[in-house]
Amino acid sequence: MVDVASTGSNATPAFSPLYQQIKGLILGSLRSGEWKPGEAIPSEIELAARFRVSQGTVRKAIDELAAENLLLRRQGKGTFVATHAEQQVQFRFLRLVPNSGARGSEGPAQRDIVECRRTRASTDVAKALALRAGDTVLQIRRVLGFGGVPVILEDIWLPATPFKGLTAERMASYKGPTYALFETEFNVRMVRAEEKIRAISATDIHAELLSVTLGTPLLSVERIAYTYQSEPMELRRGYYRTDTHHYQNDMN
Amino acid sequence: MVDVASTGSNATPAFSPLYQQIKGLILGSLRSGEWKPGEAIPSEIELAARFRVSQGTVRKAIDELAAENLLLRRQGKGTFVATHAEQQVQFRFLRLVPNSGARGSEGPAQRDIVECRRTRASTDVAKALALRAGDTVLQIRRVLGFGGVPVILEDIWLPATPFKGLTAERMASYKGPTYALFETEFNVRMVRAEEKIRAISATDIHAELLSVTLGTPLLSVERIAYTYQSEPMELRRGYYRTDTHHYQNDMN
DNA sequence: CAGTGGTCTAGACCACGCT
DNA sequence: GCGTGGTCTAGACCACTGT
Repeated sequence: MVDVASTGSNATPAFSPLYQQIKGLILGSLRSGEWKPGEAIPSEIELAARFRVSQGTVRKAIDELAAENLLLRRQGKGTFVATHAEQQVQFRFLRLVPNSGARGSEGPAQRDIVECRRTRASTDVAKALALRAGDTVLQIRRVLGFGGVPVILEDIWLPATPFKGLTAERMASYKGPTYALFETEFNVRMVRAEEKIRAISATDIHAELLSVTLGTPLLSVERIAYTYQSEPMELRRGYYRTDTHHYQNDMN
Repeated sequence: MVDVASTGSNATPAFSPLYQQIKGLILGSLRSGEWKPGEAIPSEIELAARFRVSQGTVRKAIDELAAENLLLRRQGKGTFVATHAEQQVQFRFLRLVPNSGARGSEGPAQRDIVECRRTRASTDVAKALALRAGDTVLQIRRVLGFGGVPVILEDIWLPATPFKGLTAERMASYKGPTYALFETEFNVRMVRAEEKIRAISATDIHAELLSVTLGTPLLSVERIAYTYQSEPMELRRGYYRTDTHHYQNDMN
């Protein structure tokens, strides 16, 4: 490793530790697709040799990336690029759980795609996805059910360009989490998400698609999901029934 | 440091790294009150000498405790026992934020204690607090407002024994977060919390205390807060208006 | 057995906060 | 200048996974 910091001119000293720079390099390789989700990255010793630093330094870089759920360490086997296809992190972003029983205890969700079309971004959708109003987006509306009961209505907006070729059929036929589909088919990995939650009354649309009476209180969950580098890549507006389920948030 | 693991009999090998054992010892000192919230703990070098391990090993132990928000590292100054009295972690457990503006932008919340009484735990309250039904508990009902508008109605249940002497006056006169009061007055530090969120319709009680019309959708937030060692120490049922605010959840 | 990540050590040096 | 936490290194050894 050469050259620490020093950007010239009169900015803050901007000291950046070596391991942070290594972290940035590894992140670059993840972003560029040099190592794909589910694959093993080179061993710590190899990376240390490649970057010309000690093993301890790449360890610290990998430690942080693992803490951010971008990498997954497995003793004796190696370090792997995290993926939404794994069982363990299946529900990393879905916080709705049944009132009784564990997360996956109801079996896989039934997914029913109501609508999937190309349209133009409204101002609020454009703002959320860092696009310009009028840019082309994909809009998907679907209903998720458990045990035959509809529980979640979701509207999803995606920028058209990175998701070119996504169709209702493709989503419907894919087994596994939606974000796993995004990884394998479009090389988009969701890394972080922000959710804003409110309580609302069911409108006629909610009532019809979720089989509830008009005015039933629902959870409104607006999610923006980000890829590497904090680029917003998905806007999702979910409406959750909370009679049989609840939104679980554990704070450490 | 002496003696790794080896509990005898025929359990799993149960290998426990040195730094985990150190972590346990530090945790014990936190629990026992040897170091109180806001105070500095001994320097890494001192602790290394005390436990007869290398500085690197206590570093790793402290790293994990800092990641769990039990300790706070400040370069050049020392390592401190975390406290709810600090500005930075003021809102660690309160996720309700105004729709426009940052977390504290509305100034401090107005707190209005509606009720504070000793009573007996119902079965569900007892279960949440790991008590027996009928055990004495304190129940506090209060309303939090921002800018003169009531936004949160909260019912709080506390086990009577650790909070002996807590009164409405004491809560009302205390400036700062409730959990900071618990630390200084009762030596109870909340470390972790779980929240279950649902959407409900305002009943007449909600309507009256929150100045909303009957049937207004509200967020129901049931929180169980834990001290060290995962002992439940507080049950809190909150009802949030989400017209001017929303519940914010960031997932990394 | 070889290869991987995980632990532990000892020492040198750096950045930060205070006095 | 001193003491604190923060970085970086090099090396030894341990635990886990596969062949």
